[in-house]
Amino acid sequence: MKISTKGRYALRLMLDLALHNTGEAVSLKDIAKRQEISDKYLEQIISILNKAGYVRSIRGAQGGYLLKREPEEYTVGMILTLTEGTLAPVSCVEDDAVSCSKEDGCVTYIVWKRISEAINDVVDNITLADLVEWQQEKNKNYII
Amino acid sequence: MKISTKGRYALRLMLDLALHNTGEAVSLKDIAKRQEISDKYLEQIISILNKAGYVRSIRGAQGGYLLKREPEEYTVGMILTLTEGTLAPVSCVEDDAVSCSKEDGCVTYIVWKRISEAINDVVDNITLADLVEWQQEKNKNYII
DNA sequence: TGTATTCATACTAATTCGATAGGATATAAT
DNA sequence: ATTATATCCTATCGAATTAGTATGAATACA
Repeated sequence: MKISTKGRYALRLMLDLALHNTGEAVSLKDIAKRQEISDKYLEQIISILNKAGYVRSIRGAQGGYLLKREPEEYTVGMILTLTEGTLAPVSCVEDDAVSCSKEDGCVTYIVWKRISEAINDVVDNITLADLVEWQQEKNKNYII
Repeated sequence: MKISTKGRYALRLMLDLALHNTGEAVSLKDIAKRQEISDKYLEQIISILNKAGYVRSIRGAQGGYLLKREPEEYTVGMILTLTEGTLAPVSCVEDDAVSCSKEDGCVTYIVWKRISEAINDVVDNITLADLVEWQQEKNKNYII
């Protein structure tokens, strides 16, 4: 019942881009250094975000990545479901679930459904802008 | 981000025992048949529940298993954390988490913490007795 | 004694995870 | 034009996890 590094790194990556949202492209190497994540692995992850149109890439020297939209337009849920696949705790509560042979009689389904809804309620109501705000608040306290 | 068969089967197993909570031992073979789960695999799972004192076992012919306590004394959370380990979505929010090098600056922690709390809030507030009630309600409607 | 049952442990095929590796392609700076 | 700096693309790989099977011993009822 764990969120993989793919999803966790993707969130940190997007947060890093949001924190450096100046209009200038940010190179993956810089992000990898700041986040202490293998840049080669981050390449694969940002490629997913790129193909989904979550970031804009600029190739060549001085290139890098930028957020395509404003931080408040990305929920944590968008980023996690894109990189992790669904966050459903069991396959039968996924949106496109193949119907289970026991679905009529299965009350454990209710448990999974409630867990699923609880998770989505959290991740769909936190945006990158929230994370940026929390981060800046944290940094401020650290300086004092 | 999935709950494994171990946890899911454990919950169905405990629910099955709760539904047949007559004072007579229920054999694993019967449960396996009803739940359409390999009995050999169920053996391994119920062994965990047995060692934790969640069920009582009776060996030999006509033996089987019984719930040790009343259905309302088992939460879904107890059963899942016993069989799955923690339900924390990332290791840094586990109860006995080894401190992360970035913990001071890491705001994604807040996300994981909220997810974790949301999950626990669901599973700690559903008992086997609730599942039994829902199941009986479902069966009733099915007959009508 | 025979049969039904739990108990214990070892094994395994398949899949997923978390990367690493090597090069192709594009572009800014020199 | 050349070089350095980036992104882009695909293949590979070791380790761990998952979801069981398999085998047999121990126990107890009939």
